[in-house]
Amino acid sequence: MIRETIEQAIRAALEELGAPEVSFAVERPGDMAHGDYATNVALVAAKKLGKNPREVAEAIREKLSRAANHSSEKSSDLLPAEGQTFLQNGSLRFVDKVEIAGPGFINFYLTDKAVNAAIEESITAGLAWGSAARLKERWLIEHTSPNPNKAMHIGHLRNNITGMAIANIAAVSGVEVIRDCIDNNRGIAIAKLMWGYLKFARRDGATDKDVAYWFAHQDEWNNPQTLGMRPDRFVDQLYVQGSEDYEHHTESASTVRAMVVAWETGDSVVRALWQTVLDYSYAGQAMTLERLGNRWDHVWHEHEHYQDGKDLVEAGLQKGIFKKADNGVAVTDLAAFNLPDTVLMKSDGTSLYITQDLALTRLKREKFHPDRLFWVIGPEQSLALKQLFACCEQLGIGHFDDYTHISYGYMSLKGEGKMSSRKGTVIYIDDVLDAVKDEVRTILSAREVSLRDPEQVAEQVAIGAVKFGILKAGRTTDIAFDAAAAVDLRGDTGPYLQYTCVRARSVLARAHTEGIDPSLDTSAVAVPLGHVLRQYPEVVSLAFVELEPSRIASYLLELAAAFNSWYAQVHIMDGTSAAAHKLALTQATAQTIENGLALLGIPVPEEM
RNA sequence: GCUCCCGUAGUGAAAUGGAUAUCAUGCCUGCCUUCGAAGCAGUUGUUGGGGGUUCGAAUCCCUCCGGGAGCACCA
Repeated sequence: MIRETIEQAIRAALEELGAPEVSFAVERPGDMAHGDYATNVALVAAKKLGKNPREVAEAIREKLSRAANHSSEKSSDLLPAEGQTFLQNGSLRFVDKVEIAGPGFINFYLTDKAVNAAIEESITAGLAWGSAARLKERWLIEHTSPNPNKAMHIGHLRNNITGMAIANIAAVSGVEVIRDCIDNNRGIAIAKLMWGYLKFARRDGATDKDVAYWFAHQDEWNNPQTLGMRPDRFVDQLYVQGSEDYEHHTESASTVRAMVVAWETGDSVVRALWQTVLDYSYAGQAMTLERLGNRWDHVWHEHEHYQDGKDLVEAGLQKGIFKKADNGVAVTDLAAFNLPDTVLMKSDGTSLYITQDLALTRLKREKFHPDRLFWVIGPEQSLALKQLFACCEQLGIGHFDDYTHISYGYMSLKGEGKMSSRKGTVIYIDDVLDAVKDEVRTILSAREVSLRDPEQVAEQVAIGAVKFGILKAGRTTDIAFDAAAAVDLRGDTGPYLQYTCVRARSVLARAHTEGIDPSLDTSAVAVPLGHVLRQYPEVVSLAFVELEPSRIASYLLELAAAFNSWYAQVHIMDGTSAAAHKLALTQATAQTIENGLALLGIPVPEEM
């Protein structure tokens, strides 16, 4: 709001100076000493106007103050009235001073009143402040989509928390968000899992039983309870065993392929086995997803639509959009999109991922009529997704630009490189959470404070540490995950933010018992903390435009640092009339941290 | 071979083409008889190499070196 007003005024000044088409930026300077806003307009316009940048800056400042003298006296002294400039008596109405600095930057310093008033909005706005640029759009955001043949590891974690955070940020920015995922619950991978279970989960260790025998003697097979395992780890292990057996024994491989066919024809015994292993998998995933606070509005199950894509490919072939290669496969023709071609359907007429995704994308549009669709998926799928988007456009299923791949960086292991289940270097989400939780328990037990529910606090702090550790990095930055560093709860961490929030609340609680209420004084001198506090809505807006949760993470660290630094210097309840205002700043800090962490999917414990 | 991504203090990261390249951690040093020390304050140390564009480059272009991913019947 303030920034837009400054932009408009500069635009008007540029027109007067005869350089209306110059593009410039009004942004937050990296250093607070350079004011609340800074613009490079003079640097950009200098060449066009044939003057040096500082002369141009001076001329723009001159125009701004000239406009001020013509403005109305009766409007608010904080913000300009509709259609009016924002200057008054030579200074911006909500700007204290305008300085020209460095090579020709124009720096704007807000008045104390403007800063304090902006904080007040931040306090009352809460989670949804009602974005001025409210998008009347519906977005479908597909994220996480865990494969039911594996336990979720930290790669899935990055997908989940990134997708959830972006969905939260979009929702609070006025978009109607639908979160969905795809359950790839059929095909050769699931058959390998079924085979692993059939062959390697027998209680007596025998490995020669077939599916019919299993159906009649199900109690002879192990289950997660009898082994004392989590169901997802039970499944994960059997899938690895089944896959290895598939690769090393040709007769096992043909049995597995036969199971795929039997499943497709609806063989009731195979379907029963299928349901049994999937149920273990879902139960295990649910345990992890619940800890993470995951939520979907809709889950697509592959077995419900996987056949439909073939019709789309056939239709495309008939229209000449796709072509048939000599070897019988259906192939794309993506020269118009400047993309390499890919196979759409195998020569035996069976489907591939892209075949099903064509059908699913059509299904998504038919069911939800979204304006835009997003896929939160790793970078290795980048080309495949572009090909999908292009094929959809060719088939008349929306437009290429309706579709966005939200990519993210790889999770590697520090010193080990890529995770590998074969090398045993996969790090499971729950193992990380449990390790961090143990560390939190150790810290808690060493402290004096007695907690009502230490177990819940440990869980919330562990979640905060792990999620924040990933979200503070840029979305596309590769992360070398360091399990040892993950349990460090000091410094730029989630627990640091949680602690800051809890401590601020503790002061507020004490004030409440002493009968002192927070009350913002707009005439109070704005401290650096206040200048940081008021930026929250702008930061969320930036995070939304860039689909970049780390913007919020970085901001919260800056805010917490500003608060803690301030807190160490001042005595809040000092018995003077200033106490209420300082409490208001404390309350605004606690509220803003809580709101920001909520967007990142991180809870704040009541105490810690 | 072709395409895409990445290379920033010892380590992990930040920086919309902008001002003195930030922050954390690590090492070292102070601060709890005022509201929570998971805190605060101080100290140390950085853009892979070479060209180019620009008033200005970690950022854009070229090239070399190093790492990762993808490239038609895998999921």
